[in-house]
Amino acid sequence: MARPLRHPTRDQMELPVVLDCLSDPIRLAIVYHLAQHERGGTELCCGDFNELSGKSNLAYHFAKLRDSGLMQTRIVGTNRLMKLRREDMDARFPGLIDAVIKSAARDAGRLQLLPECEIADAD
Amino acid sequence: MARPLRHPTRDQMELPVVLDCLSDPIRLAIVYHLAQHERGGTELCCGDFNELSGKSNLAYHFAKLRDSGLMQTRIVGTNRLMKLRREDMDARFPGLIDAVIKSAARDAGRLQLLPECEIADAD
DNA sequence: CCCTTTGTTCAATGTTTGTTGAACAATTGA
DNA sequence: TCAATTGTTCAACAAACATTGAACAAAGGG
Repeated sequence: MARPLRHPTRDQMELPVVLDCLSDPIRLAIVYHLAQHERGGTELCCGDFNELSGKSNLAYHFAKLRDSGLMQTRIVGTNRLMKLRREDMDARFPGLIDAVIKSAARDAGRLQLLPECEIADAD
Repeated sequence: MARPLRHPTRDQMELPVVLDCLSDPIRLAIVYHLAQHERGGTELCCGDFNELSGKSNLAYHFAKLRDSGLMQTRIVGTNRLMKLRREDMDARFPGLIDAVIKSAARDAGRLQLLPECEIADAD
């Protein structure tokens, strides 16, 4: 479980790739919850998203999110701790993440951001 | 050439659908150019985008943009005049279009927004 | 009335995508 | 050392997507 885990640099991030990442409901839900935990610097691990889909499918989406530059993963023991790359995103695509997260929050009902919300207790 | 041309209402617009629309390079280029011509209320017709792809492929992308709510089309003679649904988008997803357009503008080079730019003379 | 212009629709194609389960890899704890 | 936990990788599959050319439809100009 110790692979390179390559993350793109800021200027390797591409707008269409990022938008495509955010356009998938599962990935949007992941990003949304990462965003809800970024104040405080909390990192989430893969298991925190198990309500969204199966493990292998989540791994697939995590990889896309990492490749796009939206999130960063670091390995701690058998866990992957993940967080939004907020500063890089804001530098590269100013206002984008904020607009997406806010719109997602307003639509939290119709976008089923979590079937059984057990993460959103951290507030 | 006189079909219903259904446009979604504001609350029929879905965030993932809009983001998916914007994630395609051709559609992003279309939206970008519509945005460049919105001040002044200029409308563009299909032919203005012929450099981007073939006609039937463009018709496909136009339909997706219409269905998502990003743009409005009205029929005038044999032409389709198109414009961004800026107010509706801003009401439904505040800040999103601005952030996307600004990022696209900054990346105008790497996103090939138009092979031969003949539209961008209108300024 | 015919021909041109403008743009859509349809069918066909190849590619990409999301999803699944099974197998695998690495770390932790007993 | 053995088993459990955590998560990835692989192969397989169906569904969705972008692209193309040919056929079609509507309006305008001679």
